Amino acid sequence: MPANAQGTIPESSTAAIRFLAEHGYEATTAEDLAAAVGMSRSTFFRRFGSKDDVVFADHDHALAQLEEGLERTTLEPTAALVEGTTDVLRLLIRDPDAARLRFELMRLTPALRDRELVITHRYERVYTRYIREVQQPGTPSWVAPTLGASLVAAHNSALRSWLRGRVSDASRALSDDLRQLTALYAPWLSENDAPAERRVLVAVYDALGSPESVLDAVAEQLTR
Amino acid sequence: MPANAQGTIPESSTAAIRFLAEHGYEATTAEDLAAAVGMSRSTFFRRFGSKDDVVFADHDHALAQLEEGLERTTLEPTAALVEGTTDVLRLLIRDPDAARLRFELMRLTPALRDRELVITHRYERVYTRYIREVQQPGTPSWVAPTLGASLVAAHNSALRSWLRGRVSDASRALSDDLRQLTALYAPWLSENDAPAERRVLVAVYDALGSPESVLDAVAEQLTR
DNA sequence: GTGCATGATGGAACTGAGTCCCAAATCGCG
DNA sequence: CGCGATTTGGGACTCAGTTCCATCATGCAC
Repeated sequence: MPANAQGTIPESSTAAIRFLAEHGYEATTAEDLAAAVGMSRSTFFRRFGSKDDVVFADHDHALAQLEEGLERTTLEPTAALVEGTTDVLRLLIRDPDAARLRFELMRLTPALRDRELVITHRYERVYTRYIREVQQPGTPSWVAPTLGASLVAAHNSALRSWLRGRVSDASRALSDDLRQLTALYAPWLSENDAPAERRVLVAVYDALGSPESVLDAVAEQLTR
Repeated sequence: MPANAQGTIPESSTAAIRFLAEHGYEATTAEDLAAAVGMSRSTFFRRFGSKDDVVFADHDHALAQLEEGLERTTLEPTAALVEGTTDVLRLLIRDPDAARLRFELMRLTPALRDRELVITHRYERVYTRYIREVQQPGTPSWVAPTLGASLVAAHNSALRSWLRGRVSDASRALSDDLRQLTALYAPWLSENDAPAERRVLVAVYDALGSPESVLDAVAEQLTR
């Protein structure tokens, strides 16, 4: 919801990605790349640390935002996780052209795909830690790591769908998915499993009714 | 259940791990390591590909076993996943001393921890592909990747618990966890969840969602 | 303005991983 | 034993990443 973030990803980073996508990652030496973004080999390493890190520069922003968001949030745990994750996605595709370019670069470069796994694992750690903090007492120990991993996986899945053009509103699709996913874990994340704080809708209809008629009935129940 | 596997992990691999654990990963050059396992630098790279891959040599076995197990199994999908995953764990800790040694080495070596993420991601891919094959028609697209990631996470979590001495029977503990985890996904994995002549729709949503978002979700389910 | 401290830059030299290529050794087989 | 095929060892090479030092720009006191 904050969604502002003046987001000036050190624009040398996107320039670097563009150069790599055009000339090929393996074929580009660190010296070429440094020259392409207008600095010496020396300063390039000083600033970016390595040849691959330049590609994932804005993950640092997204990760920091997620961490802070989860720390400060006043939402219910499940809602906070949905919110935080879709915010990450929004940040990563805020500039669609840059996102597609990086995707194309990674599609062509196995070394970068591997590196991405390492980067995204940091999100998993953040999620898992947060879930451990907010989960109900007595929650089984497998819950936090599996949900943490699932959130990352759902995010990546939604991102790929969007990149392949299968959905137009990526963050909307993701938050739908995440709501379903986190619902699976609701018993361990929400204090009150009692019907008071959550509502359960059960609709039973025979196979002869049209989908429309069912929808009408459901709508009537929800909005009265 | 097969569980035999004469398991001669190229024993040069465990020798390499031992050497690395003793002398330190960074401090060991490829030449040292090659000499330690009794071959020239040249052949070392030919055989293992890289300095880190020697540490993860038996993951190849475990992965191949998992892939084959999932392909040939006659079990229900959930049972197959539980079984396959615990088999992987069993294989990896069959030699407890070697497992602990590798763990210690990785604890001390960030580069290897990163590398491990890449290796274990291959399991995730295998799981996800299998789940896509066996899932019920109409299963939402987020199910396979999240469950796949969860299986890996649960496995790793159980492995760590065992390494830290918190549980004695690791595979037993893991299969208990996995049964609970896969139970969450049962609706999409087992056929007999939907009565033939009538369909039952159950939507659970938290009080924070707007009526519209619920309606959307219901509509999506009905018209798929 | 001059002198001076500080921090960023460029450049050169170095280490070590991974690749390539060729020659020697080893193996399999008649 | 002989001979082709595969495997091994060794040396040369490329390039990422590190370290160290000289240079330069910046800012500040006087």
